[in-house]
Amino acid sequence: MDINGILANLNSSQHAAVSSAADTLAILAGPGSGKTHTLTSRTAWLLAQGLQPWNIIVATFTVKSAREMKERIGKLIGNGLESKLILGTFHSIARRYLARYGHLIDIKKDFGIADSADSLAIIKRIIKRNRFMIDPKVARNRISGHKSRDQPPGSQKTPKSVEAQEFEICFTEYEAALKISNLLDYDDLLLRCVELLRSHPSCISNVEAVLIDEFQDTNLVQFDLMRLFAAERKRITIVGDPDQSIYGFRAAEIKNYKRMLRQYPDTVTIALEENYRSSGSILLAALGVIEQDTSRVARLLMPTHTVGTRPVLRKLSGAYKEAEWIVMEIQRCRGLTGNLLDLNDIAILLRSASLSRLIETALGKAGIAYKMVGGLRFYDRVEIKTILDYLRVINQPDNNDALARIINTPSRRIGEATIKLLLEEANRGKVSLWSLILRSVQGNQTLAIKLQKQAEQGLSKLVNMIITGGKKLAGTLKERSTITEIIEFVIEKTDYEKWLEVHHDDVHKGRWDNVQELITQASDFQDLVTSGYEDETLPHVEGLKQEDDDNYLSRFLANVALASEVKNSEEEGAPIAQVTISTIHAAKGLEWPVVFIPATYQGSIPHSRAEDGDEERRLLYVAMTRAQALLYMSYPLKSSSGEAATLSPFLAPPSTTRLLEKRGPSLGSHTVQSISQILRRDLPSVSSISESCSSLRSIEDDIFPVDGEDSKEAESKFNSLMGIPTFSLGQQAPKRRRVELGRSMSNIEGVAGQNWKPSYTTTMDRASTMGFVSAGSHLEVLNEQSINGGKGLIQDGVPKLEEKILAGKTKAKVLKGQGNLLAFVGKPQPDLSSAMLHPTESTVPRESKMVSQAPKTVNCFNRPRIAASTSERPGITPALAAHRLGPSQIGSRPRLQVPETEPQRRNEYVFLSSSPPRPQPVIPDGPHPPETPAGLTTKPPLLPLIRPALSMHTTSISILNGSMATKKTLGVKRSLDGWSSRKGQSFVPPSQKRP
DNA sequence: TTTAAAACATTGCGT
DNA sequence: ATGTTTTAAA
Repeated sequence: MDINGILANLNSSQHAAVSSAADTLAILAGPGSGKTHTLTSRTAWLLAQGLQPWNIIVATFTVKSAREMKERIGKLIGNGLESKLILGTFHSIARRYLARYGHLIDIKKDFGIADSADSLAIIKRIIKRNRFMIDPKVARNRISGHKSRDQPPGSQKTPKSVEAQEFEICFTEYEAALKISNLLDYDDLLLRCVELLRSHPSCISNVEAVLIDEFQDTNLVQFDLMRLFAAERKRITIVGDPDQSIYGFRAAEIKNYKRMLRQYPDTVTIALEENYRSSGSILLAALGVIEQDTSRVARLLMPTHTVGTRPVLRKLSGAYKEAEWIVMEIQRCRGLTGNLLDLNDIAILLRSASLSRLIETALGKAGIAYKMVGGLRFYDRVEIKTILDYLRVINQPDNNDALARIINTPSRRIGEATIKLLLEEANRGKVSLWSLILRSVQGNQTLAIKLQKQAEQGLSKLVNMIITGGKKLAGTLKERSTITEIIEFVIEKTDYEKWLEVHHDDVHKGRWDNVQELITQASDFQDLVTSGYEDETLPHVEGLKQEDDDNYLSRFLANVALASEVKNSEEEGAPIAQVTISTIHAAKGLEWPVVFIPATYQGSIPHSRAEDGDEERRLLYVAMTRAQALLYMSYPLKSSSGEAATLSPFLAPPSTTRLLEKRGPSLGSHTVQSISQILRRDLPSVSSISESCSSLRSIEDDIFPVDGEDSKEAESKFNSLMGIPTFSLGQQAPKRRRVELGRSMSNIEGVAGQNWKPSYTTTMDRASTMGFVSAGSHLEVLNEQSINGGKGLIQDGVPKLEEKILAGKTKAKVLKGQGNLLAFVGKPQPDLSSAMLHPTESTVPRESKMVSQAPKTVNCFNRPRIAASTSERPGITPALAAHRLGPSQIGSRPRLQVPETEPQRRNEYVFLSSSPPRPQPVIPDGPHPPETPAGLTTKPPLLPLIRPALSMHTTSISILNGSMATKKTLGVKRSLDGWSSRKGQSFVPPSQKRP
């Protein structure tokens, strides 16, 4: 293993973090700072120090990041050792320990995992039986809240209201029900594992290092678990970002940071503040939001990219218009950038999934393909869940709920009432449903209820089937059956295909395909396990008895319960480009070149039901920091339900006014160029741009009035524009679309025909009168750029890191210039944030120095910083990337509705200026001379430090499309209607479909 | 009385 | 698309 290789692709603070000799290390990683890269490198570094992989625990929160981590560590160390790590989600690691050592604390072997649906079903039953008034979902969340804070039922001693009493009974009975069914819920996995490790610390006596991802999401129990994991050697690395803590509603505690520092006072804190993802102005706006939180630990976001285009905050008259505006902007920013952006580059992020409806319809009408992330898990589909329930019962017949669900599927003439009676009888006798019916079928005992003849027959068949299945699984008959064989056995015995046909006649084909997909997955899983990649063995500890391998089915089912995967690919072969619609929560860790955040109004963000306003703000911050080049936020004056809506206080003036534009950017050549720089893509050719924008309705964001009101003036202007027929980009014009658009703009339908003229001339006319890039100047710029290869700016060598500062300093508690976290907590260093917003001479070098003396270390808060080096490239100088034009360039400037004659350049840098940097910026005329909005201009871009983004963030789109893209169709029913094309599914317009 | 089919309402994040 | 309530049939 090559240490230099591991450390090669790191910037200075990442380097310091990865190779820190500190025992407890806290890495505060801002968005886009290379968090995963740092954590994987740290793991590899530890291995290179001689640690054995099976003595290292790496815990993540999601299955996805666990998988990604494993893959990337594998790439880094390269000899398959990564499969020996104890790596996984908190829950899966806990399960692994409980499967091995659970017997030590009286947990039955082959316990099942109750997912949230199971929990809810149990709670519903309890509530119904006791005729309680509590809402089952509320009860479930409260129970989970208690358990994740390690508060067992009955622990609160306050005087009990009727409600509290009801809840307590609910809680107690729920726990009892889990026990009878031999189930552990998600919280139990962690809780019981804590119990195990407390009472038998020797289980983890081998562990030498513990690494925790997304530490800000840990709850109290997970924190305890972390401490127990590390009990022996106390070597812990945590990575997290308090600003991205958005899971407080399920008991994640930001306080755990402070807890950590209290309990491990020698913790070294290193902050990763360089952001490799977003444009400077996006980061500035995001900071403007997050810094409203006064209790926040001060930290920075340093852009490494150019300032780029200012984010947009758009006001629309209603939610319907908002959706249409998004569609228009999607078309506009695709059209005006040639082939630079495709649909995969665009995401629409929502506070709640229910907001997607109007947007889905609008996209559908415009013929834009989209996919909804999140939503129904593959394993939650009824046809899959039923089979899984059969498997669960075969594996563990005492699972009451699974058995209750399959007992009449397919119909055995045992209806709800009967099931209820059976369950009650079992409950009275304190036995499981299974043992009750087993005894009755075997004639040992008669049931209290009389069953119909058909029911009795069906029941005995079912019992036999389960027994046979169990034997196959155990290998009592012949050799052990595989998971696939057992699934096929179930399908055959239940005549499953026929049942699907009868029950879902129109969609049964797709459902049957899903079943086939499940079989494929089961066999894939089995292959992974037998090949040793999914190695779950734990190192043997002397004097401690390990349970032998739990069977594959058990592990498969656990995998299923802990997975949140949504399988929703459509076609075979190359995936079709689609806009992503996602909740903000589900978008965490991902990035897109273009991001829309609609519905930024009071009640949505912050959500009306949210208890923690700060968390809502962080949610917005997370959403904003997903964007790389273009960020659009918008809100309607009337919400979809018709009530008046006001802008989210997080975005309200004055704090963010100067950071945001009131309408979409012009997308002239400069903008296009900055986008291509940030994304590291080649500039599009002129012809591709003129071709792709020819069908745009307008090349500006001026179709909808900026003030959100439908004033007369705006209306008439709007109408004249609507004479141009609109086609969606690169596709044939869907006929229904114009009709639909006309609905909201009905008054113009009549003139549409007469007014028709080739849209190309119209748009170009507008372009020149408005003073935007004419085709000619555009061409010039593009030519110039293409001569220089389009990516010249980043081709310079990677500069040496300032290693002196880092060498030998690891003993120090705090890295130079980075206060201990507690110090931050105590008094947030005022300089940090204010320096960002109000740069002074002392913190920031003049730009002339920057350019002439590069490379030079710029001392920004005492941290090593490398300036862009200047090379004598003809044409575009890389140094231009480091240009700071005056603040005026991004100053706010009132925009007039009428076309202006004066050429204007909006909110973007002039990168191609061939003249030397202007010492004094030209201040454009306008009512208020813009003040310095930002320290952004003062941050020297760190271009040479940047590695190609691809290698850093495989997280992004590839994962979304990724592995599933090639699987067969999953039988998704499509429709233009919002509801049926719901989440977890996707819409592909006919014009994009493959034959 | 119990079961099946039809009409009606609802949808907050992930392990 | 699922869960719940109402109504018709066995």
